[in-house]
Amino acid sequence: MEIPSKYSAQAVESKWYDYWMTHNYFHSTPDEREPYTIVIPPPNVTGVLHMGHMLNNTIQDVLIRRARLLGKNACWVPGTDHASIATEAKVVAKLKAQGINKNDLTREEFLKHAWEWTEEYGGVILEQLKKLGCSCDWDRTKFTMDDDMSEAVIKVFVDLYNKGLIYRGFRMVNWDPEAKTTLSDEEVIHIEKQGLLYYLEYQIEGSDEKLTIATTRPETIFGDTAICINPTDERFRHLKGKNAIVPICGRVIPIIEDEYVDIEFGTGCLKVTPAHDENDKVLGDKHNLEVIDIFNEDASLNSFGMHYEGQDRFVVRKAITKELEAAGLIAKTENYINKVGTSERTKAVIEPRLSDQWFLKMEDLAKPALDAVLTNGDVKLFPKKFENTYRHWMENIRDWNISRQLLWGQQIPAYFYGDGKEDFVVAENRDDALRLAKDKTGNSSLTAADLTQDSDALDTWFSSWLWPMSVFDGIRNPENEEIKYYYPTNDLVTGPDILFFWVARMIVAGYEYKDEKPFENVYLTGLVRDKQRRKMSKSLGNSPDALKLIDDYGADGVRVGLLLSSAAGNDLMFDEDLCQQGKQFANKIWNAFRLVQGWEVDIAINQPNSSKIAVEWFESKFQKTIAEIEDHFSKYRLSDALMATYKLIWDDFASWLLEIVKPAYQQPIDTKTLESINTIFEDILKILHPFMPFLTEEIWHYIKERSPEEALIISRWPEAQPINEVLISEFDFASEVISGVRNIRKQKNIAFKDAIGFSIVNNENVAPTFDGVISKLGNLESFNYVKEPVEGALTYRVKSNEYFIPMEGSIDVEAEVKKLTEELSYTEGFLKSVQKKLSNERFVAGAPEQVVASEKKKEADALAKIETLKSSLASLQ
RNA sequence: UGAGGUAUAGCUCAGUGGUAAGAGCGUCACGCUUACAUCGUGAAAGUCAUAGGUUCGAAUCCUAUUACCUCAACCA
Repeated sequence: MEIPSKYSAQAVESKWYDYWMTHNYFHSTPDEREPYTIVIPPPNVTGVLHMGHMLNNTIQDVLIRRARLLGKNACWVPGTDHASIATEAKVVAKLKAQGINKNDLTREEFLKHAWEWTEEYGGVILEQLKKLGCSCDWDRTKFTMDDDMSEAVIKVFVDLYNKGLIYRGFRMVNWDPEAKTTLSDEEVIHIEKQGLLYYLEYQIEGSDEKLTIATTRPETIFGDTAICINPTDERFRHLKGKNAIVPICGRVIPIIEDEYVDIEFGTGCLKVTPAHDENDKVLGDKHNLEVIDIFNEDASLNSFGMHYEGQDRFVVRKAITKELEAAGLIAKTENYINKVGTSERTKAVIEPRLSDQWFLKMEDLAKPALDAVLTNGDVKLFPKKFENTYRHWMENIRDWNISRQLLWGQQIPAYFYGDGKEDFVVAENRDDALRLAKDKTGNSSLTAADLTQDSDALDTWFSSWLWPMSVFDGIRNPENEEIKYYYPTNDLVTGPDILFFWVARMIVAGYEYKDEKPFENVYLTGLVRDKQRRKMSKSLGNSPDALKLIDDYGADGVRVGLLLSSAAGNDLMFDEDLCQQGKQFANKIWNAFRLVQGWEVDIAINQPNSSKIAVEWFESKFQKTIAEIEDHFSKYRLSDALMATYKLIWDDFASWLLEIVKPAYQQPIDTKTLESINTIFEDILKILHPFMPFLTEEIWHYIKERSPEEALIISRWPEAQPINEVLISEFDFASEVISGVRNIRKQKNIAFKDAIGFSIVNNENVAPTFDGVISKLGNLESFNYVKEPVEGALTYRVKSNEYFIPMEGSIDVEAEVKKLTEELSYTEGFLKSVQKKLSNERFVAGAPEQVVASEKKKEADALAKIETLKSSLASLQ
């Protein structure tokens, strides 16, 4: 069979993905096996794959594939999120490009466009996940706006409303004037901006006195309804009970007192604008102030803005500054840096705004979710450090504003039958609503046409918080077989940036609706950054094209590259070179396979002892390593698990084992060794499969013809066997001996093909187990045990054993003496420090026995080595 | 401002009070030895941020300082 010398990922990867799909290996149905379930963090339906997706989906796939190999019923549920504001913004932009204004469309028309868009672009990202090798159960693909998913959302809304947890409130919310919707606190990003602090002068009513007030927002003076001073502030005591006059509009407003005002800041007095500032709203409520909203919904000024009506807030800020300046009402301006809230999606500066919104009471709901993570450990966060952040957020949780002034999303199931604030009912459908409305009003002549559904949609997260339940239809049919089997799920893999948006809320919903956690472990990946530690973002253009990476390095290579750089929970500095390393690793394994594949068997040959012992050694080493890998997985240290696998394959398998058993050029190999090597190779493919699924499946089928039932993806993880530790430590010693030979060859430029003589003074009484191996890898022509140092030879030592390689011609005695002297002085220094410890009575008395014993052993070893070195020196001189 | 985190080789990071501190990558030297130059062999490279303290013993625990990161609140 002709096998190409370079591994080519492209052809291989699509072939095996198709094969897996054809044979339905990803599909899961409940059975008697233990389930292992992951629900995907649903990406935005119209999104494209970026590095963050690549990372966390690679991790999920590793976990799922490993669970499958461990014999569990592995189920990975994929899907997408409707991402209300992001998607709506895209649709609006697209319509705008076609000359269509969203406001000219009816709800139905707009939604039609949105669905068209979703159908056109939706799912692109899922196709990209397939390229990465993700073994999701595609038959279960869900979308947060699927009919059944929406039904669950509405059912939950109605239920929470009936429990008195959802209420309608006139509240200060974060208003995005561009998207014309509210945002949750979490969707607001505070950005430091250079602004100005303006010192405005307010006339005191009935006096010539002027009061100077500092503000960053002079355009909001139209909404001023009071001036506030601190009651303890001597400077303003005389103003108590007086009124001030707002510049330009001339409105008379009271001067009030409140401890809230910071005497030190600005001028020590504050203008109060209850409609446009959260803190001012609090003050306003406390002092019964008038509330004047001066903005339209696009943050242009309304009629309260007088001659600025219709102009944008930032335009007005400049203009009004000029007007005030001209009137001599600005005392001064100062540079001032403050953090301005901006919309995560549209980047628009957020305007605090009072409006009627729907809220979910969080305090009581949060309790079980808080306990689950912090008290009883039902849900474990990896890494643990996020627990503190979680606690802080959950303990200070605020009511959740769940309404959005958007069309794309589940429409709030509240039906108004009148104009009053309380003239509504909440129901799952219009018929129920009508019944309720009739009951509530006592008006039996109401008709469906009299009901108007609230036009707002629900926050996207109000559907995704149900995700682990609703994908199994657990809300609508709480007793169905699937939810009972798959819930709670096992692992959730996501970024720490949505710990509160999503993770915490899923835990809340889980306890409220299933009285149980939604998942056992939460693995929080780091953010993907570039080499300069900058976040990857479109605007910086520092995010590599995910699909191009896969083209260049193969999905296996990219997976390895991502995982190698991702210690759990730390941000990862993504470096394309790591994908290169992944690709090289694939090539290495490929060539190891080519080597083994090319061996001819001769049944007449007996297995050489060196091969026999090397195979035994590797089997133990393999067992030891998979135990380590197991441990890494249990701590979600995937990069360590991968690195252990990497070293096992590259160093132990390829560099040691294969080199030891490799027959001479064009010579055949014995049957026994080849069989062992093939078995070992298969075991290696199994443990590597979760990381590099394509390459491993390819080689698996090259090794021998296999039926679909024998595919690697559904094979079984190697079983644990006893570990021979003695063999492992003997090998470690032997490898040092081999290194010594190589070193001397290197120093003296002796080519490997020239066999050399070799003698050993075995002070350590090392067993001869690996002598054959040393001979082979050192290309030794002889292997002599001697009692006395060999003259005319180069030497090196391992512990107190001394090795001699006879040289033709003269030995550089001076260099040998120098080398020995250096080694001697190092060892003596080491001995001294050990003896210092041992002569310390408090150490011997206080340290555990084991530690003292190990120090004594060190002392004995050092003494023996010094003995050897001294006798060598003596023989040279 | 508050809370949390981090500081170990050129880079990215392990290191669980007890080895004169480890890995991968990179660097340097030598080598195309017939699976692989996407390779092999070897080497160099650290004041464990700084200053104190606890301990027989500290990279590890404590305190302070400095620098950086994340999250929250931001003050007109």
